[in-house]
Amino acid sequence: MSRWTVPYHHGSLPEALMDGVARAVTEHGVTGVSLRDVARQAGVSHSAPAHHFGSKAGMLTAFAARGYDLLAESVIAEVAAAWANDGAAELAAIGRGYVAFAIGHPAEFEVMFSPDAIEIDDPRLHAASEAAYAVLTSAIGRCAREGRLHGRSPEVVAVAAWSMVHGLSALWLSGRLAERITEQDPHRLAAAVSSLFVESILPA
Amino acid sequence: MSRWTVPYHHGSLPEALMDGVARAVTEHGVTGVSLRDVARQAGVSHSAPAHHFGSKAGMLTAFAARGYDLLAESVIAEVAAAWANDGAAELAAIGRGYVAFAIGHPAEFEVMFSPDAIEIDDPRLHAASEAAYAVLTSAIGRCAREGRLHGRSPEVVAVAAWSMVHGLSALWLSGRLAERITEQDPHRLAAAVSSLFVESILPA
DNA sequence: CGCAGTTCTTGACAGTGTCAAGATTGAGCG
DNA sequence: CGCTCAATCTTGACACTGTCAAGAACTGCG
Repeated sequence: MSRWTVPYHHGSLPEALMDGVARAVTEHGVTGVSLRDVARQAGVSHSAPAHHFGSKAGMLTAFAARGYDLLAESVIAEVAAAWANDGAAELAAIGRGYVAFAIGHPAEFEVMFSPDAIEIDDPRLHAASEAAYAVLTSAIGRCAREGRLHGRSPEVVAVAAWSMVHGLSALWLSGRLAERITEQDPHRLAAAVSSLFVESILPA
Repeated sequence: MSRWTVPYHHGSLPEALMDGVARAVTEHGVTGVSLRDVARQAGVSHSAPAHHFGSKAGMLTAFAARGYDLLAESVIAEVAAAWANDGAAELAAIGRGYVAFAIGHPAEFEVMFSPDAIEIDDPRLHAASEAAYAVLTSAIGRCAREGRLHGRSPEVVAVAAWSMVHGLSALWLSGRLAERITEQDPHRLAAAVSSLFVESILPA
């Protein structure tokens, strides 16, 4: 079980490296991630990661892609738990799920939105983020069919909704938000902000 | 005028270094900024910056603090230009000014919200960001006095407003937004989103 | 058993941030 | 003017980084 028993063919190096990235980002931020440090933690040589991910940017890109999958999971779970019987409730659940992902996976969130640290044109990344956006447009479409848009542009409403939950996530993780407000539970804050949005902007 | 005429006592090294940081961030992102590269561009030795800013993080912190000043400028300019005769119009102007700053100074915006690249506890930074937040709470207070909150928590409304404009800025700069929508002018988009917010959430 | 092919190591390279020590300069003061 | 001194910048060294080329060790398949 010690690392000397598995000098070659680690068996699950990619997974171990992903865990190492999560730890490194949590401790030192994206800017402080070191390929060699991550490799050391996994018990392999300094250039073993290159074989699986090509480069440091490739490793972080894989980490971000995994993050998009987790984001979709979190959003879908929250929507399912809400038993949303209208578009507004569904959109609010999406918002809560988005923020819940950011709070639960801060390292992934940070890397996903650090464009210059990853390979932004990676097809897997693009597809995963496309899927996440589709969930949003689907909910907005449902609201439109329910007559909740009141003549407003679906595009503007979608951008507003996405911006709000993304901004809340980013500001919360930056720490600049918590120090200025009384509410210290990000999930309750996300629920309140999401409710405010759908109740005011998307009434029946 | 050439750098050989001023080998010592550059005269305005800090300013020249700030310009170099802006260029480096624009070209390579926060993660790709190199102290030595910035120093080279300014025509000084690789460790000259340390004398003024202490470290790389210190240099980026100074850059971020300058960014907060520019943010306040941008917001105040937009509010002044709007001749806002009520709190809702003032808040919408603040939103437009926030996004306009992010679009006009993407390098500053990126560094300001890269907590692990800067010295987050720097007092100058804290004061500057405090001032920017005060503008927001003041506008929300004005809305409250005008009876536009309709029983909603001022704190939640403030967080929602800040989150929305911050998220819009971050998403736009990340490039993930423009590729999915038809509106390609970020200023018009900011105006539309800000209007949607105040008209739906803060009616008279 | 032999032998690809995958997985990982080793060693080298240029480039990085930081630190200590020293060189150069301009301003203030006799 | 001449001296001193602090501020400014340079030089050189250190450990560390990401990438690359070459080779070693293991696995599975014939």
